[in-house]
Amino acid sequence: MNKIITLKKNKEFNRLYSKGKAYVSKSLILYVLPNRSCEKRIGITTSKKIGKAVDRNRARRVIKESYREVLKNIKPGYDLVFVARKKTTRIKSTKVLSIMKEQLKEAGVFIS
RNA sequence: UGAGCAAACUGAGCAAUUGCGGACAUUAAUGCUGAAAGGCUUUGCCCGAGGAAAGUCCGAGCUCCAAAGGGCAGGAUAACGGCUAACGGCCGCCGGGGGCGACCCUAGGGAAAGUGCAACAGAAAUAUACCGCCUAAUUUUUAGGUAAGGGUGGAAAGGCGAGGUAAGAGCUCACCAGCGUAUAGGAGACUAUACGGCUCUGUAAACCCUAUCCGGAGCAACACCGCAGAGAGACAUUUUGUAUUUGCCCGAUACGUCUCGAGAAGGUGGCACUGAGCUGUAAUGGUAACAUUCAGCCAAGAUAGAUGAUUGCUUUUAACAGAACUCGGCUUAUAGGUUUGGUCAUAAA
RNA sequence: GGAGACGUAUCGAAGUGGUCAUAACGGGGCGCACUCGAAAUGCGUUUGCCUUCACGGGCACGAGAGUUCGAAUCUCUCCGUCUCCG
Repeated sequence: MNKIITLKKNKEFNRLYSKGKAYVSKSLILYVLPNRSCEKRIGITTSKKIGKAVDRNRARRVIKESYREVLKNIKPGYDLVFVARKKTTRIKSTKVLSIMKEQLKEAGVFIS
């Protein structure tokens, strides 16, 4: 059950932006909200502010890869949305992973 | 050796582990689900971004609107000859401009069909006498001639020299520029030579004229499937009206109309392909673009949208940058590197 | 993905080939009047950058080329912003 379930609809994203708790760092923003099912769902946002198509694709890939790493350690029953920032395109992927871990711990959905 | 020109190519590579998208394979390997078709998971094997994928500036295919209609309006192109499915593209060539040269740039039809515009300055802007010069009368000045000189302007009626003259003027002559005619060469634009009369402002990326071409909208087009609401009332019977056909006039097609109420979400095809297909130190024709033939190949196809991460090595630690219906161009962005062919300068032989 | 529209002072905008940026006109800012004080109203003024002690001069209409004697205006190529199409 390592399949990644993604959020797709605009409504779901807006629900997290308005009701979810936000954890902000210089290169990543995390929104967390518990959902009713026992699944872990993820959404990734890369807006046009970040850069052109190549930069946005890279940011999305790096976030997706880091998420795959920490997937086992996440409590089920939560919706997560990661928003990439301008810095995300420049820093290394390992750093994104460590930042993500910190944010997840802060949010209390990380189990070691 | 230095400087410079043109063309073509490349666009980090290799290995290991792991991860993602797709096609195919089943006799059935693995399990689950289902009445079945099939779906999901696993397995095997193969494929998986660019030279610009970008901008959307042109041209097409394809789909619908009447298998594409008429007129007006509107738009595009612009020396000449070719190539192409087509083009505003490409090739060759001519004219003009630049460079010592290799070579580069060039929206380059018509201003003698007509109309408009040319601010300010200047006497005068397509017609003219302000100053000056000359002649006559007179000696404040007036009349006539004159575009050689001054000044203004982007532009002042060919340029320059000689003759000529009262002063001047293509008035006459030589050379140059422009126009016309003839001859020769060329497929043609045009070039060369000879002769002739004669001297014409610029602007068409102002209207316009000439020639050629153009119907419109776009894959969010369009076709099909299923779900939900879903019904209720009133009016009318063929004239309107609405929508589409870029703008207007015809013509054509589709729709009964109005009120109340409710709702506007999803899937499949189109779509990935035997094609204006790709590759070739191939052959033939052609200066070339390109065409024909031959041989080989089938080569991403997502739908919130697939290429990442880690490690090792190489030389520099890699620029611009990510397909979305598909092609042919153009334009713009782009680190570094490779190859080929010319040019100039200097030195040596 | 496709189809369009627009870029001019601090803001909204007019100017569509010369004298034209006096950057019209409106809003904003500042000052004055009115008021006990304010608001509203009225009047005046301020409004880009570089250079100069100052007078003045140059560059500026998103950027860069071209046409023209002359471009905010006409043409081309880029850049940015906004709108529409299920």
